[in-house]
Amino acid sequence: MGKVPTSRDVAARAGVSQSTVSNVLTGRPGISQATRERVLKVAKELRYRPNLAARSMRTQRTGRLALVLPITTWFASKILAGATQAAQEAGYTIEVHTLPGDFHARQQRLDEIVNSGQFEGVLSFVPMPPCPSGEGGATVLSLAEFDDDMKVSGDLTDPAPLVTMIEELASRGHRRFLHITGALAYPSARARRDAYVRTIEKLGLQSLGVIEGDWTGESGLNAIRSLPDDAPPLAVVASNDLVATGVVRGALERGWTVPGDLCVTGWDDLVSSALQVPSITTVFLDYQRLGARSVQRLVAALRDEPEPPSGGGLQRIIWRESTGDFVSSKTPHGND
Amino acid sequence: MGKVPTSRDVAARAGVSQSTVSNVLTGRPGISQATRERVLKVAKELRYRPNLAARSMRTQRTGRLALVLPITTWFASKILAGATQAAQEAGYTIEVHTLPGDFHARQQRLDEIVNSGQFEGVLSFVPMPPCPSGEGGATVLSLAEFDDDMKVSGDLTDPAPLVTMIEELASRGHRRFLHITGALAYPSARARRDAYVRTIEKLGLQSLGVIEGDWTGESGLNAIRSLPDDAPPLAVVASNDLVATGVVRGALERGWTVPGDLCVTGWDDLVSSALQVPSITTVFLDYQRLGARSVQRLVAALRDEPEPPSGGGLQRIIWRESTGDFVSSKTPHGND
DNA sequence: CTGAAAGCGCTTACAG
DNA sequence: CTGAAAGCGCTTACAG
Repeated sequence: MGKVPTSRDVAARAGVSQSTVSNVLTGRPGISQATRERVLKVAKELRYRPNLAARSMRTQRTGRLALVLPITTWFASKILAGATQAAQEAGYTIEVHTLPGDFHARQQRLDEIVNSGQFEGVLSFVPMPPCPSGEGGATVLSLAEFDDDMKVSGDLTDPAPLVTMIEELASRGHRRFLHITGALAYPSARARRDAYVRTIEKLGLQSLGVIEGDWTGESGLNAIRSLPDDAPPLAVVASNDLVATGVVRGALERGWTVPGDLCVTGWDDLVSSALQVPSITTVFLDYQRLGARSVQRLVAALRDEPEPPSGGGLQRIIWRESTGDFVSSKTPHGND
Repeated sequence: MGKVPTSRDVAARAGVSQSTVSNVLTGRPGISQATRERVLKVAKELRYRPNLAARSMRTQRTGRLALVLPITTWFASKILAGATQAAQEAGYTIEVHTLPGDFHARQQRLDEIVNSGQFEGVLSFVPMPPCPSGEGGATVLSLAEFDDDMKVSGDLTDPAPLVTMIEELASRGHRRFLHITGALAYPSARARRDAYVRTIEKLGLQSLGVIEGDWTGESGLNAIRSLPDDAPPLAVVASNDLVATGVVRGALERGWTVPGDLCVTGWDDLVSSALQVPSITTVFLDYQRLGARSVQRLVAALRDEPEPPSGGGLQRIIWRESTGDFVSSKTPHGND
């Protein structure tokens, strides 16, 4: 009995035909209760598991989704955790693909993934090239794109919290602002920049500028180094926590206090952000739920079902010391 | 021509039989140069891709590996990037599985993964239960285990850098040490603790204790809060950067300077560690290479080939401000 | 309500 | 050096 049991084995042992086993296991109607129970019992005894390759060949469905992630992103594991669980619940498996750095290689890899016929759906967290899909391509859901109206399309790129943060800081009396962008190849970076410009104008605030950064701490550090000595008092809206951390370092380097002379906001709620001194005011995004919901959206699209309700509210501002806010000693997120 | 081309289509168009196409594509010997070229040309024209499910059914090989990761780990994406690339080079695909928190559910999930028959190999970064594998289980390579000799087995759990750090600090005159552990369910946490105890004893240093932590920043913070007022001067060996960040906060809270009164080392080289003030002395581990190498080891085991050379040296100490070291303004790792 | 038969696309001995 | 035939394990009309 070194062999893995097949549906034929189950059929033989249950005294029915292979098709009946199949009908029971795929949940078709029109099987007597007694037969159904017997088959299920035998299948369990034999620890029978359907051969997915064989099933896939018959059904012409692979049951596989591709998840495309940038080569190294800190939120990958959270997305993954949510996505794999949601996929499992929907009866799909997920294969992760990280894209290489070189642009041409990326395009080719994406094309391969979308058109390989191996995946029913593709969930991408990197910007997709303009319609590489041809005839038999997979259904693609990209969370790093603008939609047709050039509006940001979804939680990953929604800059709303940035607007709220500026409004709140303004209501506290802040008048002088500065924005350090993320890498502008990312829709989220462009969305935040545009929201910054819009909000400053709307509220009649003073902007010392929009400095182009690249998501790295160094870009934050260098931005602060480039400021004139009379820059403070200043509220810096950084594109993420790492940039904000660089900003803090730059400020201290120049003898400016944080949040006294300069206050700063980030984005991402990195694990260390709550603990650093000063702790960083930030925007928390529930990547795990985002991953799960995205898979659900993709699966709904595959099945021509209506899109599941968005549920909204994946993002949340967390006020901390870098903007002069009180912080309890409890640190909310501290997983390794 | 809305259909995906099959090997039969290629055969017809190339004027050969299906078996010849197969023989060419699987690289068998004994095909004339002319035939080979013609088949390859047609396959390319038709954008033919072998149906992997069908191939898998014939060969009884799935070509799939499972990568098992803890539910949320910051290094997941790096492991993944290396692992998927190495897998692709070896002709395998990788499916990622994150394990739920509940112990019983975990065991069951692991058993399912190992014995599902879907995977030829399993690469695990979580401790595996004692031999869940039965008859037809997959080959398992776990990187979070002790080996048979109860020695740490591999780069993930190798505490050597911790020994080096203590030796270096001692040579600079430090005499009073403290260790804050990671969650002791992890072999790496136990390995570091044991190495700490051993090294303190070997060098005749003074230990103020080994405080059990859980990898979180809070555990570092609380450990420092629990110290007597006369604890400094003190060198704290924290289990990771997050704990070290909590230690810094705790020290500042008590009016102790860092690295003056208290110096601290971490582990992991989190992206923010180079930028925080003070920046954190840490151990960098090349997770991407670790992922790639682990897959290569697993594949070698599957093929009964000799284990590839380890290459060693995946870990590297980075000295920074938290131990009073000079730091250039260049930050080495700052990717988002 | 149940079973016999065909076929998904591939690879693998085997015959020529 | 090349092709005809069988079969991997499943699902799906179809017949009974």
